[in-house]
Amino acid sequence: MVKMKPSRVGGYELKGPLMAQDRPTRVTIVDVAKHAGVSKSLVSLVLNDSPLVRPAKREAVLTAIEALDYRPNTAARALVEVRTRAIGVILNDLRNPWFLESLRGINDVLAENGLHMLLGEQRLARAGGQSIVSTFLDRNVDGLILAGSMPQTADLEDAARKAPTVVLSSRNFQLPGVDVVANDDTLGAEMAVEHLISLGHRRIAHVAGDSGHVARLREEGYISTMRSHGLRPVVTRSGNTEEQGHASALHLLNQADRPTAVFAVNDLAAVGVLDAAFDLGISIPTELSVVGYDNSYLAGIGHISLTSVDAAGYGTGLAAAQALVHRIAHPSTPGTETLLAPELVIRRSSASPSDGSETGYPPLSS
Amino acid sequence: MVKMKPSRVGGYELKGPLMAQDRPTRVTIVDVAKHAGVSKSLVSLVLNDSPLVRPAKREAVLTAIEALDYRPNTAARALVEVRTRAIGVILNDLRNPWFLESLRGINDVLAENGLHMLLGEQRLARAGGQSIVSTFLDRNVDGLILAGSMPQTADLEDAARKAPTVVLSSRNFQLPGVDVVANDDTLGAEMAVEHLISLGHRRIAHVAGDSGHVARLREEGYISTMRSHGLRPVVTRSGNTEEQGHASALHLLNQADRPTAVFAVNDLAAVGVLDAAFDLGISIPTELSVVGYDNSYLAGIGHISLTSVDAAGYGTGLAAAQALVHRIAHPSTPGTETLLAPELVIRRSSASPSDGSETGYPPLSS
DNA sequence: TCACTCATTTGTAGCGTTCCAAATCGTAAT
DNA sequence: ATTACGATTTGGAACGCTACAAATGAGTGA
Repeated sequence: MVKMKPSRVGGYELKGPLMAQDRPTRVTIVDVAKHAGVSKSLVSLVLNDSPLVRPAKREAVLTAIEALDYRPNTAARALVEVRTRAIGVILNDLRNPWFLESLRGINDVLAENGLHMLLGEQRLARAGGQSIVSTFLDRNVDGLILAGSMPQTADLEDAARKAPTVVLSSRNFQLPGVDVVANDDTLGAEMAVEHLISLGHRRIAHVAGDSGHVARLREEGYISTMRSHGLRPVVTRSGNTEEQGHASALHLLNQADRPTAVFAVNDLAAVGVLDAAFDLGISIPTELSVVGYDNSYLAGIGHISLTSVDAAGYGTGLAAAQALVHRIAHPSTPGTETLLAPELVIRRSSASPSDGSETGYPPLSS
Repeated sequence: MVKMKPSRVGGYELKGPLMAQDRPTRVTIVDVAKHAGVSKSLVSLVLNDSPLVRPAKREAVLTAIEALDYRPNTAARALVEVRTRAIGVILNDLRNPWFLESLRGINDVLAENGLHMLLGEQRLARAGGQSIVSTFLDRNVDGLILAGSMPQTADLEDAARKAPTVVLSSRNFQLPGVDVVANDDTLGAEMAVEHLISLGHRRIAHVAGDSGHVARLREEGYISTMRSHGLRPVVTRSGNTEEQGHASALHLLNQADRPTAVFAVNDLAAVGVLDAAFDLGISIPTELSVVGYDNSYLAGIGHISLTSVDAAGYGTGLAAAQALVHRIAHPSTPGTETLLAPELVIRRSSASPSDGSETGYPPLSS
């Protein structure tokens, strides 16, 4: 951990790893004004697209800007205006790449609105003194996007009060004036189960995750859908990894009255189920159908070809960023909750029980 | 595309989607000074850890800071100091998640040095007018990290001249005073081939990528290693996707004198090779060994268990960020090139030819 | 031609910090 | 006590830009 404070004052030694470099002196608004033969106020007006300036003058100023290759200084602007055109995006944990698609969505919307993205990680920040949120607030970010589940700490509550905030893919964060955008996990689970039921399955088991709000919602969706069809839910709780899915599935598939289909909490666990089926010589999808969740690129691999629920990551990112842009413009609107509908992507791992031919594909393994 | 210019001047209508919100007036350094009964200069000295201030006064100021919950205004600092403590990280394409590990490395180092990360995407920026690099320069970022291969445009050259710059995982970008940090693809390929040769393989083919510097380096590493062992290189050029790897492999494995091992340009292509082997009833690894590159999480899936070269993504990110921090402190050092050694991760997809038992694992498929 | 308007332009006052020269404070030596 | 001389403090000038009131310019009707 290195000192963060600025390192030079008066004439004493440098302390941090950073040191101002001597960039060439900047072209300022005054230089442009001089070059164009007008006042700096006029230049400012032109910069801000004011309709007040006469076309001739505007032209002169633009020419000068061009000639001098002038770029307005963001820091100076930020100082006098309230906003910085920077949005803080805080991810819960960079090690878990679920956020990738959402990040793309966020990035696209922010770029379109001339906003820059400051990226930070929640996990890290907690270790080193200052929380990342508060350093973002010090920077006067125009807004915050909190992505992924994170504990609702005082820091975050404070931040959400001070800056427009949107929460992405985490529904355990409840504060007034904060928008929540997420994938509808309950609906996704329902879609998966309905798909299996419509194929003719009746004994459908769920390999559940062990913790987290998301896992719980998917499980609830599974259970309620099963019940609404008069079917008995069978849940094996394991975890979100392949190994855990594998273990759960081994247990499940060794039972006398084994299920003809399995809905897994995510793709990784679903692949664990596929492995277990392979180990036991159970063929996919003729003897067992498997559906995952997330539609990760794993699911698309030909070798695996897993039917999976797409969590609409990109769309969620888009919606979250749009909600934030709207909230920045209208700060005092009440918080909303937006649930995006997931989409079922059907591949070769699911088919009617005891007949894999219906999908038009050959069975995946024998 | 929405107007990016500030939207209010004089009294006319708002135009952009953004509007200043009325935050409560900030606590400034003057408030602190007043509260502590000193001048604002003294407060500034305390903020900057000056050894000049007497302990008693320092204490008083710190108390006032605490009492008022004062946070220095970053914009004002940035205006008067040269630096902003923000680093621009530009990724070539967010859709291709190769950068994830590196991003973590970068983030860890930046956070440790009190620097913030501005994230941008090269691809997008080119579409909408202003290039992302130039908007980062307008923000006076203290440095730039260019991640992934991108065309060496005038924009980038200009940026690299104005701000300390480090290039990550792309070696086709050559400029004086720019550091390059990358994985040693040639060495990685060599390690893969050496591994196969040491297992006893002699007919080793390469499923190559179709474009990009990285693919070429891996191919070169493959060829030179084969030659140095007096073996004949066999290269099928396809692409970086699973489908393309699959097609290449089908062609390769249908030949009379088919290879006993394949080194693929990346994991995705390697999985395509596995699929092709499966299609042709060739068992892995007894009849064919396969080695990929990247050690993506795909490779670790039990179902796949692919021997793969780990590209040291996290380490590359760390090194790049460290190089940047160093370059910021010492702007005029000549550019360096750092190649990180990749690591071979051996799994079940590789074994001695015609004998899979040597790995201690049962054959993967029959 | 002379007010009188409305349309443009401009000067000046900040925004919150840092930085530096100048002022003030303490204290040891005379 | 005085003086001298470091040790501390402090006032005020930037930094580059926007905001606003005031100043100027250009028409227009009388």
